Amino acid sequence: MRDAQSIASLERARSPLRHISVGGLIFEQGTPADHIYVVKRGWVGLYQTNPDGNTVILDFALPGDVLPLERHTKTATRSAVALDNVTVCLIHRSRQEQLEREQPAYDALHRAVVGRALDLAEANLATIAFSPARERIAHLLWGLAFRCLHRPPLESDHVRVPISQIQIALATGMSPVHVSRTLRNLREDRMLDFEDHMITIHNRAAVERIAGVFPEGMAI
Amino acid sequence: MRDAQSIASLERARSPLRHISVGGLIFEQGTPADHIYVVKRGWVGLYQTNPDGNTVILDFALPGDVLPLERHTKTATRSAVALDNVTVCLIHRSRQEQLEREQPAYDALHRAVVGRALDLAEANLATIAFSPARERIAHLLWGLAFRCLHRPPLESDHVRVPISQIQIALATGMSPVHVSRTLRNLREDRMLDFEDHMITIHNRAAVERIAGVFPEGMAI
DNA sequence: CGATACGTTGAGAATTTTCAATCCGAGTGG
DNA sequence: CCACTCGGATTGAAAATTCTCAACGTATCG
Repeated sequence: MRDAQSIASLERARSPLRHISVGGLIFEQGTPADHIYVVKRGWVGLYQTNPDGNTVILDFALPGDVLPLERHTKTATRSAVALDNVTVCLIHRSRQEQLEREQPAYDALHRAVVGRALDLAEANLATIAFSPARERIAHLLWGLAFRCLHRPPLESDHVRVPISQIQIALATGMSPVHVSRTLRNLREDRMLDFEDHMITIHNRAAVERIAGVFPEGMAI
Repeated sequence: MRDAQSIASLERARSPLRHISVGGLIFEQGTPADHIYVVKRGWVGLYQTNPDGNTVILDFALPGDVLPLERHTKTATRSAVALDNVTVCLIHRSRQEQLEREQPAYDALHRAVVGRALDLAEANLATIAFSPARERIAHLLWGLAFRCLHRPPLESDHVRVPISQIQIALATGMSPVHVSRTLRNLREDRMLDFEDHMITIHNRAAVERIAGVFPEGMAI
């Protein structure tokens, strides 16, 4: 995902930066999708709203990730919201096509990004479809902590993630009430702790065990 | 996904055909992934087995689809099982790389395939995460019927799908017992019927309503 | 200070799973 | 042809999980 070479290609394009403050939309489902975005700073939540009003958080994007991950369509199939104060690098679609032609590395980057998204979506599918609440939440939080810990600065088992319990609910398909209870449960079992936007892994072996499979290299 | 031009490119490579009978494995999770496969005949189930023994069916592949959909890895991240008597066209990875270089269309095909898989995985995620049983099953069966009906021969609202209730359970994250009850439920409400490997859509409008979103062009 | 968003807690309702028994059709061997 | 087995499907009943509703606490912000 964060192939330094290819990212550099994109940066060399010297496209404009844009700042979005917490809660702001970077792009919205249903509107024309004429740009791609490279996240420079902050966290982005990618979500989808169904006709019946249900909202699902499908993925999170961290600095270095490229949006949107899905296939090119005329209009965006989901929305991107700033979970943090976010800086993105805008690249117009025409520019992107130009880069594709000029930079062979771009294509590999795109494939890698989409490939990771597919692996992740299917890992999530496997966990959400068949696991009870504790494991869904462990899966999500362990995955996020893992992604953070593999980026500089390499910290301890104490990771800041700018999301709320409500967003955990939207990403795991549970009610916020049950998220709260399950987090207490995990805390009482001294497995992991989520409080004040901080994840603390107390028992890494146990968490890894219940969090389920992460495809090799998934989060890098 | 079934871009005739690109499929033709692959066919022109005159790679060997292979026949697999019902229940046979086409490739297996964890074994070296040195081929790709174009499905010529029959249905293929793509599934993953977790360390705890849980099995999830992530997707189905129909004639014209290319496997594996996921990103290139040295070993397969999932298994492919023949749900039918299946014929596939084998293409060695080295051959595939050669095609990639020679056939610009190949690349577009690959992107389209992976893009569809991602859209589908996320549509499934959205449905399975937040919808009750009736809607999960309606989503799955309507999606399969839709995929079939958009391939020749264009039939009525009566479609043959070579899967069992147990496989529906594995694809929707429900227990087989509950699948049986929910199918009865849907039949009694005269929405859709699944019996003897045949899907019958009784009330198309109602099914479409509860089956949830299918990304534009998803199943084509 | 009020308004608001987020989190926590309790209690009852709804959904789904598990376990167990039974049924049915397709193969299989005698 | 018959008994037998086996996998898939169905049904009932109890148990487990999760949701909804409602009340309350707490921090933040204007």
